Amino acid sequence: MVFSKSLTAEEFNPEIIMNSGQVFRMKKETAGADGMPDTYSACSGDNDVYFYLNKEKDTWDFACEESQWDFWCRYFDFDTDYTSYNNIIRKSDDKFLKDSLKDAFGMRILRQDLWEVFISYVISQNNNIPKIKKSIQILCDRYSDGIHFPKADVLAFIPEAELMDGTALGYRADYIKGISERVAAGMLDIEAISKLPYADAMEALLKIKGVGPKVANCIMLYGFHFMESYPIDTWMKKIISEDYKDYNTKDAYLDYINSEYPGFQGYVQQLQFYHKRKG
DNA sequence: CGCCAGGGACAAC
DNA sequence: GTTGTCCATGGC
Repeated sequence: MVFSKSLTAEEFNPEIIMNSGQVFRMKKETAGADGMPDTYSACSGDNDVYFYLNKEKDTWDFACEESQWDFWCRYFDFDTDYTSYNNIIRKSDDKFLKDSLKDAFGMRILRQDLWEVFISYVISQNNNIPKIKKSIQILCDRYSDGIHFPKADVLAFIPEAELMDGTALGYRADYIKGISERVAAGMLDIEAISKLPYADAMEALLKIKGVGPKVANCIMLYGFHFMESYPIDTWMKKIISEDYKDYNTKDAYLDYINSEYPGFQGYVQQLQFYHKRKG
């Protein structure tokens, strides 16, 4: 079944979203040969979708099972009005952020599968994006069908030595095995944590071995969709020191972000991150 | 506190 | 081609 949705360039651009560092397995499937449009794919949990820009109708067309369409609307966060965030940014006098918005037109914060986000961001620590993608794909190939992310009760029973061999996971394999075991045994309920208030969810995440402040913030934003989360990695540190010199401390800078962009700090971060990485 | 862990990307030489 | 640096977290 194909579902059409009218979305402006400002409202949806998969090229921006898939290269923003928030999702590691959204793909461009075809290069648009023979006049065919570029087709993208995503999967989340047991759901799959293909989508492309329909130039005749000027819509984005999403091909998925009829029963999954509601799921995909939620995944792409179509209920959130990003244009209203953009209007606030456009009215601000933050040149770096306004440049970021122009560069990252069509950004959204996805509502991804909690389990996949959790493990993906444990993998992301002390790591770079190409290598993170590689490790995740190897896990999908080896311990699932190559498309869907392996379940906790599968990963829990893989010997650590095997989990390290040829996956480039390194010492993170131990964290992944530990977390998988606890989830599979029902001792760790990620879904329940995601429903806690912000401070409680953050506290619960930081207790988990392999999850520090940076990884916790990423899970809070990309997994739990706490839009007030503002993950700070090395790129963001670079931005703060190079592009926001007026703020002499990190806290002063964060006060500025929190007061000017309440409720969509994570979206602001995503725009800045994309812009800085693109250079 | 400082150091190490595993390993690929990336820049500099 | 080879070398050096980067990277989040936990354990010691």
